[in-house]
Parts: sequence; C-alpha cells; structure tokens
Amino acid sequence: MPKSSVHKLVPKVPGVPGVGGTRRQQYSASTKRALVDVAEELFTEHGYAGTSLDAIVGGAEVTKGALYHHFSGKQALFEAVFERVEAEASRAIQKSLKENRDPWTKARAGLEAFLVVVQDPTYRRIVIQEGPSVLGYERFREQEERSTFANVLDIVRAVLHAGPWDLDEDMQQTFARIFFGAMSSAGEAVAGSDDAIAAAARVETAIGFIISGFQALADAGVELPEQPS
Amino acid sequence: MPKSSVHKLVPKVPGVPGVGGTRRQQYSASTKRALVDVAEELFTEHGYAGTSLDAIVGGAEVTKGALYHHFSGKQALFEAVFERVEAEASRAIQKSLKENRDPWTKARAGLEAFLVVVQDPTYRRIVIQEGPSVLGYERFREQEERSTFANVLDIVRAVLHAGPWDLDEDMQQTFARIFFGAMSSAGEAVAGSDDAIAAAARVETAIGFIISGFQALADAGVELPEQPS
DNA sequence: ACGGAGACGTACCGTCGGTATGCAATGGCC
DNA sequence: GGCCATTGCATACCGACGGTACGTCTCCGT
Repeated sequence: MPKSSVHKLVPKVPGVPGVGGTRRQQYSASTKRALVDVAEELFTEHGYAGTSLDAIVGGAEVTKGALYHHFSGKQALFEAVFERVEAEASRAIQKSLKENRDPWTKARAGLEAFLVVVQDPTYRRIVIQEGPSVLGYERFREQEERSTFANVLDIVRAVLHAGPWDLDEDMQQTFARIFFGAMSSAGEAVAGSDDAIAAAARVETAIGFIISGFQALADAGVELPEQPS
Repeated sequence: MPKSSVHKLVPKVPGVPGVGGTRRQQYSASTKRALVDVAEELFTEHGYAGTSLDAIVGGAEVTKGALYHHFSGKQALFEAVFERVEAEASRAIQKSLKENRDPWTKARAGLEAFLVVVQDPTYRRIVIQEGPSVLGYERFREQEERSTFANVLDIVRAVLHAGPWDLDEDMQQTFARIFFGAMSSAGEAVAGSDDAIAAAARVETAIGFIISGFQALADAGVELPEQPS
C-alpha cells in the first residue's frame, strides 16, 4: 500500500509553465516514465509472465489505477518498454555508422556495434527472448523492421552497391534478412560464451571472411543469377 | 465433467501382454500421448499463455489429476511438446542429408529441407516463437544445440572440410552459428512472405551466392587469419 | 484372493490480470 | 478569487487460471 499519493517530482522550470507542459502533465509524464522504468527492470529480471502488475505498480509507488490510466493493459506496457529498448539499440548502432564512410568498414563497424547491443541483458530479454512470444510474431517483426533491421538493411544496401551487382528490392531485402539473422545468432553465441571477447573476435573473423568472399566475387566480376519475375 | 473414466484404447496385442508393456502401462502411455497431442495443437493455435490447462485436459478427455500425474506442470508439458516437434524437424532434415554425399550439394539439400521445416506453423509457433520465452533462453539453446543446430554443424563441418582450411572446434562452431542464424532468419522471411516459392528461390540464390564466395576463396587458396589462443 | 501401488478424478486455494467506481487536485474561465 | 468540468489517480472487487491435497478405483504380483 503506497503510504502517500504525493508526487516527488519537482517541476523542471518552476516559474515557466510553458516549457514541458503544465504541472499536471509533468506529474502524469513522470508516473508514466516511472512505470516504464520499473517494468523494464522487472521484465528484464523475471520475464513477462514472471512479473506481476502488483510488483510493477509497487515498485513505481503507484497503484493499478494509475497503470490502467496510462496503458490499456500489461501487454501495452510491455510494448512501451519494448519500443524504448529497441529505439535505444537502434540509436547506438546508427551512431557508430555515422562515423564511417566506406561501405566495407561501415559494415564492420555496424557489426561491432551490433555485437555490443546484443550482449545487453535488457535487449536480450525484452527483445530477443520475450518479444516474439508477447507481441506475437507479426507485431514483433514489424517493430524489428523499422529499427534494428533497418540499420542492417542500410549497411547491406551500401555493400551491395559497392559491388558490380544491381539487385532489385526483394533481393536486397533477402540479403539483409540473411545477414541480420547471421548477426543475431552470432551475437547470441557471443553473449552466451564464457569468453565474450574471444567469441566476438571469432565472429568478426568469420563474418569478415564471408565479406571477403563477396569482395572476391566482386573483383572477379561474378554476376548473380537473375530471378524470373 | 467427464462422463466416464473408461479408456477407449484397445490393447495393440490383446493376448500378448509382453509387447508394449502391461495393459496399465498402455493406458497410461495413451493418455500421456493424448495430452501431448492436444497440447501441441492448442499451443500452436493459441500460444502458451493463451492455452489453459482446463482446455487441454478437456480436449484430451481427462482431468487435471491425470495431467499432474504425468507432468510436473504446464511448463513440463510444453517441454514435452517442444522436444517432439524439434525431434521431428531434425529427423526430416537428416533424412534429406543422407541422400547426398557431396558436401556442397548436401549443404543445398539441407538448406531446402530447413526452409521447408521452418514453414511449418507448429514449428514456428512452438520452437521459434514460444520456445525462448517459455523454456528460458538457456534451456532453449540446449535443446536447439542437440537437434536442429547439430544438423547445421554437420553440414558446415563438411563444407569447411572440403576447402583448404583447417579450423579449430570453436571456429567451426562459430561458422555453424552464423549459418544457422542466417538460415533461420531466411526461413522466417520465406514463411512470412506472400509468395513463399519466390521467396525461397531468392533465399537459395542468396545463400548460394555466399557459398560461391567461399568456393572462390577456396580456389584462390585464401587462408583464414588464425586466432590467438 | 488380496493387498499395495499406480493412475487417475474432485474439490479447493492463492494469485493475477482486468474492471468499475469514487475522489481529490488542477487549471481554464469569468 | 471562486466555480466546475476534467484529469489523474486510488480502492474494492471479480473471474480465470495454475497448482495442490486428497480421495478412489483399477490392475497386477503373489
């Protein structure tokens, strides 16, 4: 039982209510953030089914009334957590991409960033482990499509464009899917390894070797067999 | 309320109790199979959380007492379903492998078989979607390790052995992981596509191209950078 | 034949997600 | 600065579900 219902948030700009909305809106936003914060923590630690709403609202020092005022239910709360985690991951990867220009080194930088992201326990639990089950496969894929996967697609496009090949949209998507899956699985291997550093080195060697294969084909001017439409 | 508790199973060999165990054991085994059958069907259709034990025991025409006599709980029942589905998938892939000898064509045959398996709604729902969440990531990986992934590892070993490379165990595992992830993701792309046949063709083209890169490197005698131990 | 154990059925409990309703503070408005 | 509709929650409660305790019937070995 929460002993009081007073908020502890101090208004960011006390005398200027124009910034950040009115005090009511600030209070509301802060409780909503508190709910998402606590939910992210508990979902990461105990999983979706293993986390009760009572535990979440208890941790956020509110009640279920507040939760159901901001979210339509447990799943909606999870989706809010999911989107934040994925957005953060996507942001981290994009940041590492902007530091490189050459497509090939860009690809390697993206791979490294991806391997870091996929080792984050929160990302692993929320996105990889619980995501497909809680959101359902369709919604999960949709979310993935416009965040992490979009990054991979960019990289693959750049790399493919660097070669002599001119692939249609579907084929680019296919290549991106394959590399996305390869990197995801590789990331899991890294995260699940005893020696993460050595495992990451092996992964980079292996994928680097595959990319070398691409470069070899590019140098030899090998064409892709075209698809019948 | 089940109107009667009599079993409808007829003993396979009525007069010969030596085959298949005693009559009691046969009855017991049949109810256990009935539970797993119904559970597999309902879990596939409505997911793990969306399926109640009452629905399962109702479909199997038994009660919860029977269920908890054979399984320690809902999760244990799911694990039984999971193992059966994975074993079936592994069996299908292994069958297609034994029909080929050459490592490269063996790889392509395995890829095709894998693409077929991953389109099965039961496999998709039980193994891919719900598996990681229900079993937990550790147990999920363990199961995967000794069934579907083992097949991929075999293929990768054969292919790598066909080249001029001599890789240590860890590196083989890494390559296998990468290809396993690539094939899983590719399979999902196929299963989620509007035109599964065209998508499968694209996947085979793309992965074939990657393998061609390997062959090109093999022909050129390119070595892998060795790992420091 | 008979006693024990295995294979269930039945009744019940605690927990949890979700809902209905009440209420108090807030901020626009005059 | 007083009024009041609206917002932002708290409280009480319900039904469903997973799990448990215990009773009971049936088969099998002796």
